[in-house]
Amino acid sequence: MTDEGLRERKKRRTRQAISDAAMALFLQRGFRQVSVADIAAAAEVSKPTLFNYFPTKEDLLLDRIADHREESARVVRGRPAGVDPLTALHQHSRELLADRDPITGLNDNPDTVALREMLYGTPSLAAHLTRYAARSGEALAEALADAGIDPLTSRLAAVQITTVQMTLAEDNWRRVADGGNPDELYDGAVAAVDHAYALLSAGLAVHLGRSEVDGQ
Amino acid sequence: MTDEGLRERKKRRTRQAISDAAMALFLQRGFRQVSVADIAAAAEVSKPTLFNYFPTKEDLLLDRIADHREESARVVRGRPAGVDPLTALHQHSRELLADRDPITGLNDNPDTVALREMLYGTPSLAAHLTRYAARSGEALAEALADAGIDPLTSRLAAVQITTVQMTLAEDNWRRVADGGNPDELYDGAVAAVDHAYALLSAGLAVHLGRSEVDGQ
DNA sequence: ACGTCGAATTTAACCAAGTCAAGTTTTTGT
DNA sequence: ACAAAAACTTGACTTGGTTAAATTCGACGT
Repeated sequence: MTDEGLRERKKRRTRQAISDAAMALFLQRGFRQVSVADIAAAAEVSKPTLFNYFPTKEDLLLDRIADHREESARVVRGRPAGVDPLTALHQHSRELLADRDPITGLNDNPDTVALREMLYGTPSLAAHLTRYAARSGEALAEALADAGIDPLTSRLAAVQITTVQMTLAEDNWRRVADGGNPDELYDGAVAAVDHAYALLSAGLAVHLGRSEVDGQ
Repeated sequence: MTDEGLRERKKRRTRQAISDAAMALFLQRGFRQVSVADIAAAAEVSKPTLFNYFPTKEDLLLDRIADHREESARVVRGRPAGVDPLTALHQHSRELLADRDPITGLNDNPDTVALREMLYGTPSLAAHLTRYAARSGEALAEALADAGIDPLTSRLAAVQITTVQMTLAEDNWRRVADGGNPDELYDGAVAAVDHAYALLSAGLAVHLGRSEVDGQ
């Protein structure tokens, strides 16, 4: 069946054990209050082994969210024929919202809220997160370039889209953290997404009152 | 004349001494290769004093670039009557390029190049830098909001503009780091800025081939 | 000029993240 | 069954960053 030997299986299991132990301790006591030594002990592993699997303490937590890293790129690559990238991304964002996907911030599961509280409340985690976002932007830029868009435009569009997505998510999370109910916030969140993609699509000129594009 | 006593003067001097010592050592041996203990010793100051002035090792280096933190916000606030924010920012970016301002990346001063090499080559520094950029974005968002633009649009526009500026700068720096001559790269850099602001202004729809804005 | 208050500094010890080298266990391929 | 390789552990070490207590030193009223 799976062509992985006992070796690979064990590796995956220890990795998982470390990640599980870390997440449990983080959710229970907070990021700063848990030392990697604690985690290693809880996972019954030595400290160097832990660092062999996760390069930094921050990655221990971010590993769980890393799945979404190249999601935008995947959406662009996998879009149906005839649909332009921006529309595909817009549609995808709407679907994530409808699913109350944790990444949208529109989710009040206690663990999810606690996790985001940690993310935004711990500078080192926020910093790591933005680096993840940067990589996600690069992947999106590549996907756009492969779709025939010139490299500079691809890169600029990618960073704009990525940061806008993060901004929207942070907005939603803040509202939920303030006690808002995701279902009641849903319509507003969809409106915000629509507005954001309209801005991306049609430009800032209308809203910032620019009269014309000058060349000097 | 100056109403600062000896006390304030001394504080500024020790702060400067620490910053100078740090910069000299960083340029000479690289970021990782210098310990904060080295810097403290070179500045003839104790380690806690050093951390009293600079919260982290990274800030020791980023302090020098921090002047630009709220520059975009200042440009928007200080723009002449009748000029819209985007045009003012565009114009300002062009002026920075013409001045070969280090922040544009279009500058081959050895120290400047070495500094940016460190910035982009050291993960922890890059992470700190993006957090600085985030704060810069917040300041810009506030300035836009004060200019009468609604809060959500302000925030979205601000993050778009900020990341686009960073992307352009990184682009320029990469070309210079590859041995390019700033004066020869200048025209291309201006074209890139114009293109970027045209994108911001008129939106991505044209370039990404979007046909229409859909609402479902 | 004197003395006191408070801020800045130092000392010394400490904690936690991350690294390294050397040796030990365990899986794999033959 | 055995040898090579990979993963793991142990223990010690470096470095960023913090804390508490003791000390120096400029500010200011008398």
